[in-house]
Amino acid sequence: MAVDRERVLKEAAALLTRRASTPLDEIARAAGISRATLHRHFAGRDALIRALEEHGIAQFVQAMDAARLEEGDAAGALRRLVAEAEPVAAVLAFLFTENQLFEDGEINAGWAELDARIAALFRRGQEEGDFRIDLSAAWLTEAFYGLIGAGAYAVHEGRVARNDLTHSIAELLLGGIRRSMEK
Amino acid sequence: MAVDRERVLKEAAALLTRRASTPLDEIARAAGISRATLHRHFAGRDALIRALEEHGIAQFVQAMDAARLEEGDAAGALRRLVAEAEPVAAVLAFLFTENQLFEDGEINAGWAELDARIAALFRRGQEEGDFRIDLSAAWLTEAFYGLIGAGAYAVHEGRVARNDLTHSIAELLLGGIRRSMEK
Amino acid sequence: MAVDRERVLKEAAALLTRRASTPLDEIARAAGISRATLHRHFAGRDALIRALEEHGIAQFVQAMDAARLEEGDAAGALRRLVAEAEPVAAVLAFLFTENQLFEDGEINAGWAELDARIAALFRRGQEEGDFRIDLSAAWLTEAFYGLIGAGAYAVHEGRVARNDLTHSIAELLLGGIRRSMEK
Amino acid sequence: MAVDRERVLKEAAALLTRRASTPLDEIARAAGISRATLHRHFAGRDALIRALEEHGIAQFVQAMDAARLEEGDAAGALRRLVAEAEPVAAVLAFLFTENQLFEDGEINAGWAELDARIAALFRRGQEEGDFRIDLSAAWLTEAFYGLIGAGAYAVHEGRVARNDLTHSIAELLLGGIRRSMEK
DNA sequence: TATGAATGAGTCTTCATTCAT
DNA sequence: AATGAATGAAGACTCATTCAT
Repeated sequence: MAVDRERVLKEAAALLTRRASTPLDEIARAAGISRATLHRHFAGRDALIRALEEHGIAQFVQAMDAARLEEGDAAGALRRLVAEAEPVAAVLAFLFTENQLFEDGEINAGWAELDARIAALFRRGQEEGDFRIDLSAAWLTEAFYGLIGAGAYAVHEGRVARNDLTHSIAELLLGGIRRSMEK
Repeated sequence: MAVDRERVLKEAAALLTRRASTPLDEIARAAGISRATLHRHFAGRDALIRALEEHGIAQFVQAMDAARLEEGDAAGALRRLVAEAEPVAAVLAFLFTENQLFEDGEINAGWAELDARIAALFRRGQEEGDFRIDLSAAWLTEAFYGLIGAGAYAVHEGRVARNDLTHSIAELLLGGIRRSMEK
Repeated sequence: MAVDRERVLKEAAALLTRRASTPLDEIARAAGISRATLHRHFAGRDALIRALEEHGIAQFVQAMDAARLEEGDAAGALRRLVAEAEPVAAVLAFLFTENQLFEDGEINAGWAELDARIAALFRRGQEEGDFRIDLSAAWLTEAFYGLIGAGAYAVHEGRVARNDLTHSIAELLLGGIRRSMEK
Repeated sequence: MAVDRERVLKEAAALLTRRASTPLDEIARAAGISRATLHRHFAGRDALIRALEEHGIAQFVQAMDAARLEEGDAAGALRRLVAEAEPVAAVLAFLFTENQLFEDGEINAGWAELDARIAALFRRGQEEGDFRIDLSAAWLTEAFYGLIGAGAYAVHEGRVARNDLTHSIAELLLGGIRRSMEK
């Protein structure tokens, strides 16, 4: 019976999100396979985390594609991005905290591409006069990640309803806290 | 010569922020003491992290006190809070990722108090008509933490200048990305 | 090749009998396995000693069964018991000095059962008029253990020949030191 | 204030009897002094145990002197010896289990002298026709120690009344279990 | 002299990884 | 292909001992 690679990654993400040092042992058990088998499929701990990253990146790329970031106005694109990214939020949240570790060129290239696409969106908004220009695109990109992560955590802790998540993130990001006429 | 508890905590924060699994060994060395001495002062790894939490919480409480959250309008108070919290950002960022571990009542009570004070600020803003009410105070509190964390990371990675940090966080939180008339 | 649990226990008994604080390290080496493997089989030092106790108790129970304590007169039964117990003497001697440590109900129950069976033998002898009644069965039980331990030690130190041990213990216990008419 | 050497030895004996690996720390605390002070008085763990042995031996020598082993018949002398040794039983019990450790000539000489005096008593009994000769004096000496130890333990565990101890040991040793005409 | 503080050394324990079936 | 078993390596922890006051 073929090992379900997807399942392993999913369980790994779930456990590692809660505790970054979760032993492989536990992950294997959660995935219903033996430690040794886990090893056959992912050469080691690092390899597993890398695979997790690749997988997360791939999912996030899909989300971006689905959000058609280049279409319509930047605000709308951002809203779509948040909506599409939401299901991947938890994994991303974990990867953010972990990604300072590797030297792997390919993976870093993957992150860089994500960063670039998001930054491009913010820059487009700024160029089109929709987004303010005193906050750099680089910072907005980090902030985007930060809010995605905070959102995933807040849902996990039961402080925010999953259904509210997209609205909560997108509205905060777009409009901030302050009440204003136009909203 | 008495061991400088503060120094140990500072070094520990610095190292653990970078790598959550930094060996005690390394932390001790960084603090200029032996592993055994570290042990004398903090019974074990957990105890050290707890002490770090207590310390971080205490620092953050000080930041809040200094920010005089109850004075003036809520937006101004929030700006002051961000400004005061900035130096503690890195430690807080670490603790956020780590704090799902303990059961210690006192520490959790500490966090709860922080949460409550921040949430109270947001709620005040909402009641006074300054802040929008479609985003819950609980979510705003999480978002605040998320942005503090993202900011610390962005500075660490060199994507945002330390001097810009307060402005970056406060403005994003208050006004969001969108350009608007009033700002 | 499967680890020989028996062998580990045997080596552990041998080493711990000589020095109660023998490092696990050394025990593992003596058993021909690595420290880590020892750990796989016995969760820790305490677990190993417990296993040793269980094993010693089981061996002693076997010795008792083999001695058919209920058959014939009490004196004969006691002689058979001493003879059967002799090979286990060394382990028992170690356990006596160590067993004040645990709280494990099952193991203490094991000891209690041993005590009870030995005491029952003495009581039978008293009831049948063979044994004196001014020495309580409880004390005789302790004395039995004490002499077994002393015997194991005396053999170990070369003060008594192994072949004499059974006779030495049984005769002393039964008849005491004093020369008397009847013997 | 001078440290009470006697008190330290007494506490050490009490604790070490229960657990041979009791940390010096605990012993120091029990004796009401600091670890460092304990060290100043007994150069190290070994030194402490040696001191304990010397002390125990000295006490036992006193007991022997008081028992006037050479006077009267051997049985009476043995009874007196048991009676005098009883207060020292607990310490002796500990030392028996521990004394396989040292190479110290003086202390071993001390033990050897004790052994010799006890063995001499048994030999005298044999020569005078009071004690049986099929049990060697060497074995009887070990058996004596074994019963003293068992007795101390039995009292400690509450299985034998302290007041019965002398009688229990002496009678068993002299007359054994079996009922006989003459007693 | 007595002690709190600091530490080196030794032991225990866990984990990732390899191996044989 | 999957796994139970074995292990090396690394980290945590404890203890006896030394040092400075």
